[in-house]
Amino acid sequence: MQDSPVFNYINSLSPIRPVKSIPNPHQFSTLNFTSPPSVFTSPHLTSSHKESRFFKTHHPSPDPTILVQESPDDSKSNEEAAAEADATTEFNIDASTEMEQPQIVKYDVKETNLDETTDLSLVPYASPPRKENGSASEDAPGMEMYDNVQGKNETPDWDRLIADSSEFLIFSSPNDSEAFRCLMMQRASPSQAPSVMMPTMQPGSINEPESSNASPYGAVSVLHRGIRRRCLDFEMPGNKQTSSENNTAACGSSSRCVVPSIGLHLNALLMSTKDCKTNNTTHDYSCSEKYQVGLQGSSSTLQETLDQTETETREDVPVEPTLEELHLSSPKKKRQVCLVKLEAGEGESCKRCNCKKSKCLKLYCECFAAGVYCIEPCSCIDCFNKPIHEDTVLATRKQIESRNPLAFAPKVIKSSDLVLETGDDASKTPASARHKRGCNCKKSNCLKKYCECFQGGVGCSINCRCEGCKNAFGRKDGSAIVDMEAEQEEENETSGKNRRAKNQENTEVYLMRKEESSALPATPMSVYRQQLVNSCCLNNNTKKPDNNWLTVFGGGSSSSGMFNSQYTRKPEMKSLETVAEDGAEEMPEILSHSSIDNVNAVSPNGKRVSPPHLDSSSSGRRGGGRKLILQSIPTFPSLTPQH
DNA sequence: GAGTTTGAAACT
DNA sequence: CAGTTTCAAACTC
Repeated sequence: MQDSPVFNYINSLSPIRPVKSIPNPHQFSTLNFTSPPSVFTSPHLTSSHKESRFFKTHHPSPDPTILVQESPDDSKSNEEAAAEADATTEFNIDASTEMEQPQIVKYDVKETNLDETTDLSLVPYASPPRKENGSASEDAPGMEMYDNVQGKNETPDWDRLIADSSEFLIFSSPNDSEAFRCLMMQRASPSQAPSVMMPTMQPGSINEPESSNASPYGAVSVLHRGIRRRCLDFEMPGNKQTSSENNTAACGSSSRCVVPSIGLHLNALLMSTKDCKTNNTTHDYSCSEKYQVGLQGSSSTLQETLDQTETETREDVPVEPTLEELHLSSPKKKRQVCLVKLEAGEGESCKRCNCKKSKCLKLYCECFAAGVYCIEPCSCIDCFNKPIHEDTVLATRKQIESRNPLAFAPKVIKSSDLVLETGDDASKTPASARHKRGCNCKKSNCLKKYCECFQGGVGCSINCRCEGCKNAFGRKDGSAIVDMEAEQEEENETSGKNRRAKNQENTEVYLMRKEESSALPATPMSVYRQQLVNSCCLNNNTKKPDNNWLTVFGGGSSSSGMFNSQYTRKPEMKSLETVAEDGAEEMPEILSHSSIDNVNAVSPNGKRVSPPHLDSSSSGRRGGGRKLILQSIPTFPSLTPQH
């Protein structure tokens, strides 16, 4: 069996093996960290490359550069464009391939515009800007992919992701062979090609013949087209950055460089997004917090994989206007929103720290904790959390992770699973999500943001050591006070003033959550993620029943803490297993974002949400985490609808 | 905006 | 592991 191609393929995906990761200077050295199994990561990046090569033969794409340049010029006849494409393209051109070209062109145009207008200085991301064709393709693929992905909803295909990434690559490095490969990959997904063509292609162009072929996919193509447009609108900023700098954050002023581990994928997402506001905000709120990016440094590989998945999931979000925009008017609100986002994981990009003594190299620093580099908006002093000090950052991060592998993991996790695992707790705690480690509040009554549970928009659980818990999202004792009225009544003791403020706060949180939840569309990817998470969790559980939060995750549903990506992981876990678990933990957050469950958890009404029950399917997932992972990874591509 | 409060993170 | 200190966000005025 080992000799069989299938086995070989699986091995190639295996996280255990050192995957040929594309060097991404921007990210913290995920690999360096005691990162959890690369199981998840390998499939994404590796597969993408592999596929790109694989498709290469299939899909020769015209020279992207040419297209880009020409794109602005609409006057050119289709024939001319086709002719150019042919000339440039050395490979055989499939009709499908060409079809995409038009879109690419559009992107390019927008990007150029954005670049002109956009302030690159804002892009903190230290990502070493590689403008060279070759280098760009290698470094940024992941990040760029994120950007594109965000705008898309329907089909989270790997091919698609690759294709998306290819587009970016093209922008940055038209000449790069890698970029071509990517383009080819795009072709791999039948649905995409047609969709792409539809928009730009015109009759008479070279593509025409293929367009006919595409007809079957007409509907799909249309959808994609719409998606793409969204990406352009919202993501363009990021793209532009990408073109200029591979890794620049997209969030504009708020954007940050992503640190590889936890926030890495978040950062990527952020980068991709034009404004943190737009996509990230919505996502964060709706998703888990603090979904975060959840991938932390420790579980670098996993995180990467997750990140990609996340990106796909997020594809849906981009279109909608984000909360940030709504809140932008007031700095204060903006800040809150950003924080929320941050916690959610993606929002992190929007975080701004104000560190004075920690040099932004400790978890005190929100940016550092979020796995992102500090950016302009930060008011930190003697900041070392910058790309320039990447080595220091990585070393510090590593050190922290060595002390606590979960230090960078999301702190909030969905409790639905918890219920399943720890039935008692679930019944006690109304909220669907819980803080992984629990809070330790003494004076705030878990009614202020001092409380991580409250901040994360989750109720307190038995894991909390808080005193006088009155968490509006769910008390430690299990009573849910979500209902504002109920809360008020209970807190009669508190001054009306305080109460009012509190209510306001809660209301904001609720609203935010609501928005998030509403904004989050369930995507196939999310489902897939959940499965992965579940599998991972299950594994973890089997391995370490001790970990409460792990157990919780075992439920399979992860909550994205809408506001926090605060899963705190138990420090004890240090072995590989632990790492794997970490990765699994993180996974949940990501999933939670996309998962519909979050909505329930978030329900502003404060009504108790019936704990989600594991489906038969979920139960079926249970099995060796590793095994599941390996199996699941290969399936990723399959998820993508190629029909 | 300065000062205070708070609780997590870090340290012992 | 518990106690203490440090730190920066959250909060108050």
